[in-house]
Amino acid sequence: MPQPDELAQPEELSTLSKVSTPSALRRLHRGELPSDTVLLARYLIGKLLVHDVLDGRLSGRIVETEAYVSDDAASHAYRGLTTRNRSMFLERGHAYVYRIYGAWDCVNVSSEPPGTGAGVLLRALEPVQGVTVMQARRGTTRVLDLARGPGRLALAMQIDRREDGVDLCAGGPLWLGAGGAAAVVIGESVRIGITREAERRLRFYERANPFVSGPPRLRA
DNA sequence: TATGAGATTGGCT
DNA sequence: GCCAATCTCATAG
Repeated sequence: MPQPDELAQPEELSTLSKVSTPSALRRLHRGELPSDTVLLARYLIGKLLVHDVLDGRLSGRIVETEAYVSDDAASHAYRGLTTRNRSMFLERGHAYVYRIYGAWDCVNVSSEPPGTGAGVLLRALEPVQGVTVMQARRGTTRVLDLARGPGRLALAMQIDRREDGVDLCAGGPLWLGAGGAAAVVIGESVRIGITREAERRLRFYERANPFVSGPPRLRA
């Protein structure tokens, strides 16, 4: 028997009151994005990821990111340009979507100047709009679990490798947004699920937000 | 050319 | 807690 807070809520009540009304939503332009990967990873916490699809608008508040900097052995771009990672070398604000473990797609935002391979992995969202569509795609009614984790996030947001290389700042259906003024308390930790460069504290998240992934000590 | 590991998740023990 | 699913790349032969 699901608990009340796990059940689907009406669209207008699904944001835990942390996000401003949709009317305040606006697109981020590239000039607002920090070029530096770590600064971008921090900057994106509290911003919105929006995907306008046939079923309507899907959006979520970004609550967890990881930085994959240049000269980082954990980064897909560490050994140079390949067909898979080429989007990491684009100008900041492009999507890098890759498949992991043969099963799940993960979404990154490219960073650094063109030609430098780096990016910010989006690890978790707090769903804002299109919750019922996300529930159908994810096969669960648990709003907390819809986009908690990078593979879940991509599935909920209807993002797959077709979006690889898309410019998130070009006025297209997949974009980055900002809502009203909401104070964000950012925590940092080591990154999740990697072995190389495991000691670097390049994961950022909104403190105490229940939509953040990872064990409790990495969410506090 | 073959094989193993990886920025994960869901289902089962 | 363990394990399979199954794609891309690095490394070995």
